[in-house]
Amino acid sequence: MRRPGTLIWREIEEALSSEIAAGVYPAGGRLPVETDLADRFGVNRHTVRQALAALQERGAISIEQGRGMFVKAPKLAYPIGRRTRFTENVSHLPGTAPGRLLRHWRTAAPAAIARDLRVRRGTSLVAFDDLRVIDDEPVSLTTHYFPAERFATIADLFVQCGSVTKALAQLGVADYLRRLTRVHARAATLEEASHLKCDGAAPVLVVESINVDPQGVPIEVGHSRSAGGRWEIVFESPQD
Amino acid sequence: MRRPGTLIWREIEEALSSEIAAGVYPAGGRLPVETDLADRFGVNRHTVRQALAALQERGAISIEQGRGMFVKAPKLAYPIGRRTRFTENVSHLPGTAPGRLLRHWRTAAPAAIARDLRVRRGTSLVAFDDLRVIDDEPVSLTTHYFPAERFATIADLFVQCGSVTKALAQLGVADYLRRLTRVHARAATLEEASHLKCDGAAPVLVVESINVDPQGVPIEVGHSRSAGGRWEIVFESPQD
DNA sequence: ACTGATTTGTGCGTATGTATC
DNA sequence: TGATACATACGCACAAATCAG
Repeated sequence: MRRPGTLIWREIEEALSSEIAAGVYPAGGRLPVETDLADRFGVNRHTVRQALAALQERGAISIEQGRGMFVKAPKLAYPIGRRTRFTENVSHLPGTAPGRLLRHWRTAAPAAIARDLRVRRGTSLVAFDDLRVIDDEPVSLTTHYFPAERFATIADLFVQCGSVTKALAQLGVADYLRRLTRVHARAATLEEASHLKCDGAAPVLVVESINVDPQGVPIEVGHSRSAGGRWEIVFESPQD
Repeated sequence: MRRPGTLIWREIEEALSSEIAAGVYPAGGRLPVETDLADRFGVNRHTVRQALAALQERGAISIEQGRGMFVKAPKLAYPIGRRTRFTENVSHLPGTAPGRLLRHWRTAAPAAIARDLRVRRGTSLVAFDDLRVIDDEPVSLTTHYFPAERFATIADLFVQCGSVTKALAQLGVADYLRRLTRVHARAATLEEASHLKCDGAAPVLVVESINVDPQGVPIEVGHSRSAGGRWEIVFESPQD
């Protein structure tokens, strides 16, 4: 290091990062090859490689042996609040397709789902898997659980509407609120990987949500898995 | 299958899951070996294996070849709200150690951090990495960024206090609020893997946060990485 | 350093039920 | 109705990892 506290590779990382942000290297485009970058910054190739590795770790670029380095599209922001709805969140994005039902089934409520829905264990539930696609890219795979007694036909309505919100409206739930959101990360299962078009051990973001009707009665529990690199969940605290 | 719609391995999964929840198999303890479970449920070993694989995917158990199957501790809930503080969130847990400073440095504000802190790019920042440990298990690795002008000595104070909240208090910030929380998932880097004691490609949960002082001025940006399986971020909407 | 016992991981073959066309 | 594909479940055998002696 020249001066203590300023690492050369960090400066290069920041220089490239802001050039990407500024559009010098547009999303999907190629970065100059390592040797050219090393020449430009007047450092050894190993030094730029450290900066490039940091950019890759941050998800800003992807590095492919033998092909080159490519600028990745910035993550899509998924804001979460009391009135979170998937369709409203992303419908302004171009290339949004309606939700596709992969399969649906009835099941006795497992303990964890029963607790979230505030029903007794074993209560009959309707469940279905819902794949969301934007620009032919799968972005999320969600399992929805509903109490079967109140929402017996929800899966059919979802097929017609392509939206949980609209399907619920047809069953008399004009409005609903997000009560709880849990987030964790784990490796994709094989089935998830095939639907989300990521490889087997890729990290997925798991978002569990509980939605309640205006009376506060839980109506839906959703388990949504999205490919780690494509989404970013944002929770903004209300400003004063 | 006996009855349509009821899969044997799913029933076994649910039976074991509720036994784990009920404490029949306590956290950290061993599950019976596969052959015993197969005998008990009167099915083939492959069938219990499918149930066990599902439990592993859900993070309920860990399976180790040659050793056995072990019940995992339930994920620690990390509630997020306006007044989120790491130390307060987890200090009630037994075995909590104060934050350990791994390294600290000064840096010119990268574009993304500058935007979050609402300072010009290149503004001088103080940054440090902070490792949190509970029961000798590393749970999170956080990089904190502060404007250097206002918080020049924050790293030293953190070393003394072991808590960002206390360090800020010594610099005149008696209170602060969480304005924004972003969450995404990616694979661990080698450095993260070594600190968090997980393997190289394991999924990590990345939580980026912006904290502001009571006047609404950003004072800190934190990038926190935690091993995917150990935490669960929970955002609860305020009830009516 | 070796052996054997225990336990999970993997592969093969077979049968049956479900879904689709 | 038949053909085909796929998922579920069973039985057997062996490989690989771990641990105790």
